[in-house]
Amino acid sequence: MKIATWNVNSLNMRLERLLEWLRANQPDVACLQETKLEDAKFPAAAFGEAGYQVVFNGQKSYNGVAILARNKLALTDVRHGIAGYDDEQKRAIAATVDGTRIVCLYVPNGQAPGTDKYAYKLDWCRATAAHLREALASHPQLVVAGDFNVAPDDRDVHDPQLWAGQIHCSEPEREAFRAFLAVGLADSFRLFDQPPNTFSWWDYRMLAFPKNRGLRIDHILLSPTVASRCVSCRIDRNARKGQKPSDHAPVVVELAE
DNA sequence: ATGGCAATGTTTCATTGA
Repeated sequence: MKIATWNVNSLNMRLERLLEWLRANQPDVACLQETKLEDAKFPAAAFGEAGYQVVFNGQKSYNGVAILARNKLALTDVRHGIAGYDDEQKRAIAATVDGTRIVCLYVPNGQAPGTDKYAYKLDWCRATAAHLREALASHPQLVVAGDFNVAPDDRDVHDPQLWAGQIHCSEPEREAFRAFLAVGLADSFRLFDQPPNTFSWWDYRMLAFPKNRGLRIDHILLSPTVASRCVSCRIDRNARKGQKPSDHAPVVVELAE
């Protein structure tokens, strides 16, 4: 089973690129973030033609998440948002696909330490970690994929000195990320030897991508039973190239049967 | 190849992202 996550930065703008990527990479499940589409405008038919069923939780202009799963797979128990956390922003959706619980997250950006948005980010992460603890208890086969907007450690930052204490790299954010792991989840990327300076996001400005000045902020976390089946995790840097890319690249894990 | 922000709506600038 192949599972991907990708912040598409507007599904409207990225639909053709995404469909092409699905054709080329053939994931069984894909988690999307920043669809920026209200549910009535979600292009479900286009994905149906491409062989995927879709569930989504969106809003106009901002945020928005979705899970795609191959038509042949059983998709059940769809849940929108974080249980017990009242949130106007559409940042979470979960579903069970072929017996594996898939949670798709778009963690708040946080703007800058000390701001209201930063406080919201940390609060959101606290609530979500508690939710994941319950999810793992009832779903031993758990995959949590998305844009976490946190670079877990300095290996995940092109210039750690430049980013020290900045948004995505501050210690409270890294603590929040470790709290996700403390639930009993593994960062799939670090289950394997990886090339240094592998990132999942590059600023559109200042030639950041050609200079590989990026951050690794998109992650796929796995419960122990799923981690034991995981045979690879890679970031598809090629998807950041060319005309009209998202500023994020997809992360992909492969699981043995 | 990989190129000096992009997407959206409030629209000809402001807001947000990371």
